[in-house]
Amino acid sequence: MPELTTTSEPAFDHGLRRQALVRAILTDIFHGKYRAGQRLVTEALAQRFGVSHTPIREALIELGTSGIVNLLPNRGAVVRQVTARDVREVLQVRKVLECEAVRGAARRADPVRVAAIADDIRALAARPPGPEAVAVARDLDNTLHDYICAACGNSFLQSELARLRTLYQAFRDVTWDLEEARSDFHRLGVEAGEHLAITDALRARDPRAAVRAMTAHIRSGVKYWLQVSTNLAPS
Amino acid sequence: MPELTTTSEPAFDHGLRRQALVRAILTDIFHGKYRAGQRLVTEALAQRFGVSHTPIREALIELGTSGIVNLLPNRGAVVRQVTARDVREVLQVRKVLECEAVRGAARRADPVRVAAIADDIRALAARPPGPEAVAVARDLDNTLHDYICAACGNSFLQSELARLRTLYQAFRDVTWDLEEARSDFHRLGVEAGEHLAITDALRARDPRAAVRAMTAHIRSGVKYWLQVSTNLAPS
DNA sequence: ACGAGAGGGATTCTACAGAATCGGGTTGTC
DNA sequence: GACAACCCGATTCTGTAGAATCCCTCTCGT
Repeated sequence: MPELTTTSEPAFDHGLRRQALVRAILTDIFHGKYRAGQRLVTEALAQRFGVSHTPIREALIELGTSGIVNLLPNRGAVVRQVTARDVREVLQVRKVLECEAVRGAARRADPVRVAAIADDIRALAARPPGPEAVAVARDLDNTLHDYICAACGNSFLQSELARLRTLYQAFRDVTWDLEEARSDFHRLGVEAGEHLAITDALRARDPRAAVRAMTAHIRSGVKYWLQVSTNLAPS
Repeated sequence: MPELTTTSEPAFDHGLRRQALVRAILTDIFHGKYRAGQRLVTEALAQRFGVSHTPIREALIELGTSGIVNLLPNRGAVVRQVTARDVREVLQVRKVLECEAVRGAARRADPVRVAAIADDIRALAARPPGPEAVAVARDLDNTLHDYICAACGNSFLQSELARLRTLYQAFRDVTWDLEEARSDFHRLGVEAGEHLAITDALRARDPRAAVRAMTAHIRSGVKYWLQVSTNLAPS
């Protein structure tokens, strides 16, 4: 009898087994079940999930291509070490890509849509802080960045940012959960301000202001996340 | 008896078979052997390369995760439409990443190593043009970009650029092969000049000049590649 | 220290079974 | 007769299972 995962057991439908395994392994990694540097042995995973070694191997290849695990030839997969340095590095890459995206989006953005998002952000800021506000903020953050992504006019850039997002969103959710636990909601207001700076620039169709605002937003995020996440290995 | 690939048959070493297959299939796609929208049938590929369907399937998953082919559940892999627009998009992303890398490298580069590369570039420029010169130039291009990659101080950025490189190198090799066929080696001199501008900036540890030189280099590459490759679907 | 060898595990191959898709043909109804 | 629904079979993907082979690492004996 295979051990249950922390999440609900994924539906192992035919043709979707690999995808389900990717998600299951990913959540396990971010929940700390598999630690950095740990080897992911195909046979053990196969037993754990009650499947054969083939789809496990394929899921690991997919995770390897996305950079979540390291695939060493003839030595299998090991969970990537996620250090504070890694977070800085990923966010440095994300910064240049998001800036490029927002630069393109500033020339293409639909003012009506942007205004609607901005209204939502202002509505959020007027809300009493609390766990629900965090959830809404999370959604709004996704919405705004998704919209920029979609409006950047470069579908390859869009897909690259989507890939990075699986990484940084998992990280963000973890830190925001910590945040929630300590009932400190100051960050929400800061975020809202930064987001509004971006929407203002988009509505004004000012690429340079948009890049400036996005740079500030991500810089601020780096600083905050690194400060909150004391559970990460240093440097 | 498996048919020979257009390139030299890759070394299908144990543990590197998937990688070799990824490159081989990629090259074939860029050579037009597999056209956009065409289905890639695992069994056929297995026969063609003289391997079993297992590593083929894994290679297709890797290509799917990188976005070269579309993986439809239960319906296998189909070659993505690669248009001139796609090339522009990939190179736009590559541009911002390479610029970020060279900005970092300008603060870290080893003058001795850079000078050695610059000498090689000058030596190449003094050579008579010909197929061997193209091969050397290809190696030198790799060497310089690899060095910048390695010296950028961000290992995640380094791995991202490495991933992009499989894409654009396959594309570059194809266009250079076409070039070779028509015995037009003008591009080599232009490249050498652009490369020297980059090495000069690195030796002077001038990040802004380095970014300028890299931008010019990639812009020039985009223009050239798009002009040479008339076999790609437009826009 | 150093090399042979053992063992663990990755990688690949082979063979096969279940499932999804697609095309074509059949049947039933209007 | 026209047309839609249905069924069926071919093709191919997807996953299972076991075995063979290879690579890496670690240990043990010299």
